[in-house]
Amino acid sequence: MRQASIRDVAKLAGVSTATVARVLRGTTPVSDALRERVEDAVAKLGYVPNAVARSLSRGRTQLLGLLVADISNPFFGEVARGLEDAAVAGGYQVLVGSSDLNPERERAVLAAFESRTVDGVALTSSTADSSTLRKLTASGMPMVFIDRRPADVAGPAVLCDNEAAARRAVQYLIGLGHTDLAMISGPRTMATAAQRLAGFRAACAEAGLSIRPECVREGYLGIEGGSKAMRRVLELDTPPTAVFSFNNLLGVGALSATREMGVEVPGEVSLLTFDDMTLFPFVDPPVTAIAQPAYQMGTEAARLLLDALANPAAEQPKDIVLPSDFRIRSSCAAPPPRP
Amino acid sequence: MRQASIRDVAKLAGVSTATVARVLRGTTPVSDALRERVEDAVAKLGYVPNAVARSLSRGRTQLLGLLVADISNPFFGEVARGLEDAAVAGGYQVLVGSSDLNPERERAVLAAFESRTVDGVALTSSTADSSTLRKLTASGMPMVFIDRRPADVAGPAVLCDNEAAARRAVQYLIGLGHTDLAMISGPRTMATAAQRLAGFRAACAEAGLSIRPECVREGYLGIEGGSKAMRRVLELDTPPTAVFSFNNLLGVGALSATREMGVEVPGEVSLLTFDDMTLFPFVDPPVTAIAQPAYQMGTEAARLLLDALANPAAEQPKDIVLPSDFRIRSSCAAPPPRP
DNA sequence: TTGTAGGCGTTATCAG
DNA sequence: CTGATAACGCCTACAA
Repeated sequence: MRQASIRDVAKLAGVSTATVARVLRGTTPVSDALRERVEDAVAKLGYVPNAVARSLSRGRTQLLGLLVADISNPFFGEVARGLEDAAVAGGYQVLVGSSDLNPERERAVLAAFESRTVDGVALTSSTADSSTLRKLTASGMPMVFIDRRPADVAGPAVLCDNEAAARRAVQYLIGLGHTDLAMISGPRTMATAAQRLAGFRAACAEAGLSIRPECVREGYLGIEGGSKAMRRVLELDTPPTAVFSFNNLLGVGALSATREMGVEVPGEVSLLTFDDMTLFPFVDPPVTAIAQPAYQMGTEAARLLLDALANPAAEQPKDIVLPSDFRIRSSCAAPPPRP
Repeated sequence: MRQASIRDVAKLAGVSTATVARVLRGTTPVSDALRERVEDAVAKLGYVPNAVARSLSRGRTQLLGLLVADISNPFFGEVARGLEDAAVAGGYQVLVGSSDLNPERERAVLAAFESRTVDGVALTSSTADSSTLRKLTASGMPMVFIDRRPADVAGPAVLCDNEAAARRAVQYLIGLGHTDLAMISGPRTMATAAQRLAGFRAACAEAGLSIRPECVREGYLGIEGGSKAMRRVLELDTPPTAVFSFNNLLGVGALSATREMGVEVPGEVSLLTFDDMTLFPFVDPPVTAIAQPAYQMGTEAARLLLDALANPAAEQPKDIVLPSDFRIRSSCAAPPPRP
């Protein structure tokens, strides 16, 4: 049997479809008698309003699109959860899409969002060329960036204090006595990579430390990339005594490289990474990390989107910069004495 | 300016909307002349078909709903990624909803899926009473269960060989010399908990080992729950020498309890858990775990759903049981000599 | 307070 | 091959 429609309910209750709609939405007043009849009919038929029809009619889908690099990365998982919680609280659902930072796949996801007329889009770590994005915003679709923002595209962003956090963390390393540091960075084109690298450089510079060019590696994102980059750094004739990693996956890769090479942490190298992970406290040694408030980044992004939707006239809100949390554990120590 | 509609394209190209639809879908042949005019018009207007209208008209949304306990749990993240990849490959998108195993929230998610008329639903670790689910399936919505299935509800499931895997793992523990084992299990109502517990019991029984009642704890799901349960077990007058944990979160909790209590692993207790995590190899000590093929569980679930959608007449497919992978690391060893 | 009816953007059926 | 046109299910002026 076909799903009951609003017409079936109206017929059974002996009222017009408009009345049914009214009692369902509770917008306009309806007499108690009719209300009751409608409610009975709804119950009897097990009527469920069709959100697709409603969306078409209202021009609103109550859907938020979330584009992430990879929903199986715990960082994005937390962001997604934050976004979802806030979205659901506001009567929205979320459509997720993973891109693997593959521009083609990313375009496909964005195209799907547009075609489905989601009401807003949250973009995380996008690689999209700004033209694609500008076309989307131009169509009036609210958009918010999480984690980083592409150059010259409008829309607020929810960011972490990348540079400052990196700088502080590296200062800590320097305070421990390190004078020869390395960074496993991300692709130069990523704003976050640039910012964290800038923080790294700034901390070194203000301490009068110079950085060997071969000690700044642009790793391909992913555990494998981190591992390779770390290997290369550790195989230098005189390897650095401390390594700062751009993100969680690269950090895990770096860690695994030390294991495979039998290099002791923090005995021979200190290791510090952006992004915390649930198990970092239990790793051998517990990993010192800069924790981003991922969940909160998600909720803030949703809030920005919902605000924009509730108040389309409002001018563009400012970016939101959230503080990170520096969690000192045991993977960093004083450098080993040089022979 | 409003988004261009199919009518705008038709007008500009001087054809009927039907023709536009035909060249867009490439279903029915269209003369080259018209095709070209339509394509030009589409390009000129930047026309993007409205998927909502299409869904309403066709009665198909090309949407799959995925209900998980928590999208920020890496296990579910992997499942989601697998489902997404397979879904996208088949022209579908995925709508996610987290329930925290809260029945009310779960009903809300399912209701939203129904209202949005997703084409199929994948359920992971659901707590839904079967009546809710049966109503859904009764409406003809394809449904597949991941990880476990509720009692008496139709629909295929993608499962792991829970009982056998648990049994084998516990046999390993017993082979190490343990005779006094404990299990931190999940809620008795979860089928997976029952199955893994059954495997645990079976392995003990066949080795002639008895299990102390106080050594089987039903932990509340979550790290905190695992930690509490582990504490209680370790505070026994004569604590067990090996503990088997129901899942990743409980395992992490158990591990953290040993840390806090200063209990050595595997020196004083051996620890073994269902579900692997990226960092388990790096934990101190590396955690021995039963790895479920989470990503594959997602792709298989999508395949089941897409098959059902492509072939509605087909009879109900059989469950898919995927093998788990037992990864022996260092958190298990021979029991300490009893004084 | 209630009903009528047109419209949302596509698809599909049915003539030509 | 092409064009009208009636759905799809709901919302919302507008009228009563």
